Amino acid sequence: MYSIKKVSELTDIPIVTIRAWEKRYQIVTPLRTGGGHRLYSETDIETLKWIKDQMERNQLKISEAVFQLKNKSGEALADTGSQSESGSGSSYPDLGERLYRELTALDSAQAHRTIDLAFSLNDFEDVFHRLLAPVLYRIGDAWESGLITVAQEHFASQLVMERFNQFHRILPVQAHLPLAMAFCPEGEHHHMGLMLFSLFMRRKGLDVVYLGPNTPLAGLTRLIKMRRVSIVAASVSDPPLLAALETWIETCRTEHPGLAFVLGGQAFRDCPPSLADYARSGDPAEWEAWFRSTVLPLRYRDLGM
Amino acid sequence: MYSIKKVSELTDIPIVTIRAWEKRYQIVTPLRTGGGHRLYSETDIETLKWIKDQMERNQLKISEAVFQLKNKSGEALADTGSQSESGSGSSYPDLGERLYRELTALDSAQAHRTIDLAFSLNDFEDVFHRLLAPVLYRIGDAWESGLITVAQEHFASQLVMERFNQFHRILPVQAHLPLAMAFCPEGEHHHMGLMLFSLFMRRKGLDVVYLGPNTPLAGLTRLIKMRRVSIVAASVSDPPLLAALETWIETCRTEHPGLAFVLGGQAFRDCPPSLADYARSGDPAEWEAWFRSTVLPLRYRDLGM
DNA sequence: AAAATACTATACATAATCTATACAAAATTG
DNA sequence: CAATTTTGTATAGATTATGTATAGTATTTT
Repeated sequence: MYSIKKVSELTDIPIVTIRAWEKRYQIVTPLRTGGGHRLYSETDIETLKWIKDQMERNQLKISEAVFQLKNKSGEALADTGSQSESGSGSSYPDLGERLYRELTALDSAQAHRTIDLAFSLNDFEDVFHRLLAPVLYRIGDAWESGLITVAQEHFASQLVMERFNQFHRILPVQAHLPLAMAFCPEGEHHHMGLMLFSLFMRRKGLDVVYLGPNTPLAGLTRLIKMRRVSIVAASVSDPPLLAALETWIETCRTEHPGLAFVLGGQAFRDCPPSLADYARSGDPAEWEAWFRSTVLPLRYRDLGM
Repeated sequence: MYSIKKVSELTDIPIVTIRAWEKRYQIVTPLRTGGGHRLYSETDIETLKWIKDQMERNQLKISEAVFQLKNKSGEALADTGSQSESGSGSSYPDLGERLYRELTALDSAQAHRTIDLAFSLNDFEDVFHRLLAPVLYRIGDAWESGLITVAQEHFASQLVMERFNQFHRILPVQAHLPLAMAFCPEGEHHHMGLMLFSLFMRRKGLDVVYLGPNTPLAGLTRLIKMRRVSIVAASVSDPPLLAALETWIETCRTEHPGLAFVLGGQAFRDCPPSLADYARSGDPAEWEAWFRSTVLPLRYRDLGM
């Protein structure tokens, strides 16, 4: 980590200017010490150098260079930062507090910046487990207790979904691993757990067809056949929905003998015996065990006709 | 994005003249920064160059050149070479064909490249209207008729959404303009039209809270109050969903007398009389008219209190 | 606890724009 | 040909963009 003076020397940009750029364009958002002094990362320095280079090379004004920078945001995820606003830190609780405020205020630009910051500081899966999921749960609770409206809840989950999809797509697939499919059965709208688990599978290199919440069971078997799905992951919170899922799995099992199932969610606390083998808790350690014991043996997905 | 000075240098047209042409003939309508400075795109520059060329080459007066320009707006503006063999070119049909292939093949890298190409050749809003929207509609149809799977459809719309979000975030906001909110009511999942309209509003410098498809109406009024929304945009395809929206708007209107509504989508072909004033077609020209007649008078968002 | 660094906020200065209006030469019209 | 319209430029006065400076306080280092 570098002090602002070091950065100024390294980039040859006056200290005042660096601060002005941060304040005016949020080019970088360095971490802060407990006392509020800026701590720059290598990435921050790269960004500043890049900006300066663009300005000199192409005769760009700072605003134009910034536009270029933000325009290529898809490539580097860890770029943009957030405003200094309320000197809160960058621990998960602080970020969570901040993100909750921004999401309920429907401020997507700020929320994205906060999430960017979190991703730049931590492992992405960690951010989902310890920042995004908790915030969404909190928002869900706030909604149920009438503190916020559906629309706020909706807005927040859309925004987080966006990030989920991004990772889901970007993470590399290892073709020799089997194909998984993830869904919540019809009636179940709560898919945070499913998202986390899918992300886990994707990180492991599994290709995952994410069908999301409220998926009708009808026609799923066709999809399984068509795409040669080997693993079916489902999540259910609402116990009454279990019965339908149970019979569907029963059918499925006879139709596709090799198929592996993983089940999760609150509904499985009191799990019917026929599904007990498939149920897993929300503990990532248990997921690892599942991966080793169930997925790896399936390796080398059958690719021949 | 280019400043007016850059454009003047690149096109060799005096700054004053560029502004005069804009004012008098709306040859180009550059974006504006938050402070009102003009931001020109590549396409804008091409247009200006084309105009100038026409005037010199054919001894045309500016008004005639403009007439030519608007006349051929439907065709391929890309005069940059007539390699229009078919199949591998960069006309909208060709790009669309290519993008469709890439999206259904789940090839995100290639698809992004194709989209980048389109953006580099054309005005960004045009790309959404004439490339991305048509391709997504086609994919939607293919899905409904069983030609492709949910996963493919999902993948494609996600990828396009990503681009939409990017523009939505990057386009400058003009603080003196009112705040808009955009949604499709619960049950409506088809939000391409809403996206296009939101993009239009964003280009005009309006700040837009995008709630997206399937938004529950409950609690929306609270948000309108909280964020001081002045414009509510909604899109509906499915006629049965209109009734609920109609009553909601009724309530809303009494609660927030100053609120402006804009409605769009297939469902309004047969529009209930109470909403007829608010309904707009999908024609961008009509949007422009709406903007001038409805939004501009709302200018100077109330910031006090 | 000094000395060295940094922080925030405010203030300037200069360049680049903005809008609105004015004006003159060229083209068009009656 | 005189009157009008079209078109390119110019100017005034206000605003925005951007780099830099300073004051007063706080933090970190030695």
